[in-house]
Amino acid sequence: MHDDILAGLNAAQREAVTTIDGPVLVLAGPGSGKTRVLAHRVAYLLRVVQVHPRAIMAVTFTNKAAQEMRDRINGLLGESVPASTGWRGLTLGTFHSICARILRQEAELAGLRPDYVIYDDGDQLTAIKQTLRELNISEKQYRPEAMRAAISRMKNELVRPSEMSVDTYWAQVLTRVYEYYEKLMAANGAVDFDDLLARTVYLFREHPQVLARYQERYRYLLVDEFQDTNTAQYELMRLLAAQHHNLFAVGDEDQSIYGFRGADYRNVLRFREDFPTARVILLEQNYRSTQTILDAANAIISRNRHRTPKALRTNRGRGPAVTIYEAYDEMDEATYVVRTIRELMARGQARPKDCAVMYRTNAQSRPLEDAFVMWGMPYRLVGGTRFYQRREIKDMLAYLRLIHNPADNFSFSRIINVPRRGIGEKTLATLAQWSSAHGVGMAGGLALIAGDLHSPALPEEVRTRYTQPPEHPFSPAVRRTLMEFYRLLAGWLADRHKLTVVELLDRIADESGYAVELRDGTPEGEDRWANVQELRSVAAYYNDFPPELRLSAFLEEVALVSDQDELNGEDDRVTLLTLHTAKGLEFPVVFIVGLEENILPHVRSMDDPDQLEEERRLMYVGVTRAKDRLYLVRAFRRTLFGRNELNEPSRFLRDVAQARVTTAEVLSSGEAELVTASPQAREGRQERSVGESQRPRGLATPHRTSPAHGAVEPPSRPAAAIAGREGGPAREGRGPQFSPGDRVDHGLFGEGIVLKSELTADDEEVTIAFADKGIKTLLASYAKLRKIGQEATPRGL
DNA sequence: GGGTGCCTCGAGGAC
DNA sequence: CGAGGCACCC
Repeated sequence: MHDDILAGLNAAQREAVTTIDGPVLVLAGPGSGKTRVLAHRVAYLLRVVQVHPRAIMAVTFTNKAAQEMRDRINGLLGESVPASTGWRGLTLGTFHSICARILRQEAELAGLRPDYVIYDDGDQLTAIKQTLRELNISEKQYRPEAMRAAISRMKNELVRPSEMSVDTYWAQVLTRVYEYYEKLMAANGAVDFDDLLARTVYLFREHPQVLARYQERYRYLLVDEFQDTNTAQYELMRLLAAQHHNLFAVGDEDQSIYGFRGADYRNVLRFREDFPTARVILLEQNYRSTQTILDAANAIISRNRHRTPKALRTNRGRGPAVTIYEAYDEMDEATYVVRTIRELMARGQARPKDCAVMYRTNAQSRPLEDAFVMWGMPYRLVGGTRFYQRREIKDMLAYLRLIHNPADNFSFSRIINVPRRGIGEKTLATLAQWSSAHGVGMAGGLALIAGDLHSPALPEEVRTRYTQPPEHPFSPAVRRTLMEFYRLLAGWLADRHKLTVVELLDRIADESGYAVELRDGTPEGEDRWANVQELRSVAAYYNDFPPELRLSAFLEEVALVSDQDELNGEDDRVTLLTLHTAKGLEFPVVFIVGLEENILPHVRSMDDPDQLEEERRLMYVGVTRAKDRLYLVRAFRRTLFGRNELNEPSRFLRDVAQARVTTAEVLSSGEAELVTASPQAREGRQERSVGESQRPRGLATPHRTSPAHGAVEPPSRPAAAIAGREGGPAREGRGPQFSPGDRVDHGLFGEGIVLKSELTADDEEVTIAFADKGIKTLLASYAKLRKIGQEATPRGL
């Protein structure tokens, strides 16, 4: 049995699995089997050390990672491990879900109502906007999103409003907003994501006896992706481990990519300081990628200054070269990806599910999706337009949240007029004020008006306060409208523990008239209704839960789970996902697209060296997802915000292009190129006519040989582009200067044949096949092109 | 009270 | 190009 669990592990992995007592820090390079180590360690603890499952807490960063670990442990133990963080079994989940459970359990000591609701970023933003409005602070001057981010940062750093430094005016405003926001959230019985972590830390700090209880229970702590912990998360684990010191942390500084939400890879160093006796284990053997891919990865990451150099090894051999493709625009980029996948499929080298396309921002998925649809290539999009962000889903959830926690005025306000009930802004404002003056939420206010003095919408202490309904300021007509809604709500409240979540959803959709309104006969309406039905099927999962728990468990899950695509991961489809989402996954074939300055690295990282290092790590994460084949793609021009932008090739492309293969046999043979440029296949059969024999090097060559690559590349700096426009094509009449088949001479590229020419708003873009430089797209106003003749019929046209 | 249309400004990543 | 905010109109 023992052997089952340790079979197939290398020495370092085995050490990591079997070092049971005391702190352990595992520094694990990509593909070195860290998830495997975590799963095996849990199995080992249960099976060999005979630890009770209740004594183990394993923390991951994503639900996906938690699910994968659960599956693996199941596989190892050959029996099913209880789902999620039930208190009868193993605690395995994300920081947020584990904290949510602890807070639910200890609500009173944590200063929360047990039916608290969790607000996501959007809800949080709504609350901040209301705060600004009520504090008379201009949204123009103090952007709600900036405020939200700042408050989030404070919470992650465990700084409370009273502890804020107010040395600038901005900080003073922030402090006021933060303070008020906290009060508002409390009044609504709501917490945000960051609260889940911070409040758990405060609970433990302020109630040592509670902490002691958890320390006693969780004798074995495991944390994945330790480099991505923020201060609150680190503190949480430090506190829990303070008694028994059995903290097992796995991480890789080079894969720290969540700095934006307060993660600090230096927590890895802090771990060594706080637990000086920690055993440090290095996992450097890579089981995933070819040497070529590791060399490319190393070419990226080795340029970071703040890191510990690592020696990643693989015995997978050299493998295919990295392919770089320079697309014309995002459509061409997408087409290239699909065509390449088709070719791989035709050659039997990959199936759709082997392939992943990764990008920096979710917005980049659009043209990719278009191309996949157009070519009939099956794909699945991970993340992005989140299911739970859809209007109809948020509406239905707002109903449920209000029923769960009638003090939640945000949910109340969201649905009071969905569908339209003719309750206006003024009425709502009056109701909000009047209710709050009576110490109740808006739903509670309706209960008071209705004379329903024992309504569950009223807080306990209010229920005994009145013997008759208090005076209210509403006209009979308005009162009637309000009461119509209240009757619905009261009905649901009365049955909320009797009904399953599914039944509740059905009743809401039906009785509120929302179903009718949604299904207005348009395809879009049916679409939205289908989404509601999908929510219903998620809810069905909770039918068997204890009645008083199922609504809260359901709401908690939907607040903390985001990508629900994971369930059908077995389909044979290409995966489209962001580089962030890609962490922890692997694919035989990986495309990284949008390799342009301002995209990757992202424009908002450009002026900060630390953030640039993080962009580099992000690229590193992407590259190291690939097992066999890696394609790096950039577009010459790209539509951003509805405008055409020309971005220079990403610096990361250059880094890879300049790298060399390091395997011994290659070094001796002199065939050390890591990269091959893809034939520029945009014009179909044209590709063979162009330099097949020469192995066009595309980007690699100009970058390497020409320091002033602006001169050989199409003009790509904004300044140059503007100059080009202003100096403009002085041609009147706007006919193209060049047409397919023209033979042209370019000072640096030599002779070529025009494949295509397109007039743009103020210039002409000419696509030319050069004899030995491959296909380039140039701006006529800028490139020094000279027509030298015409070829009768250009091949392929 | 509610709907329409214009305008402005804006999308980094995620529990 | 898109969403959201706001002014204006019914």
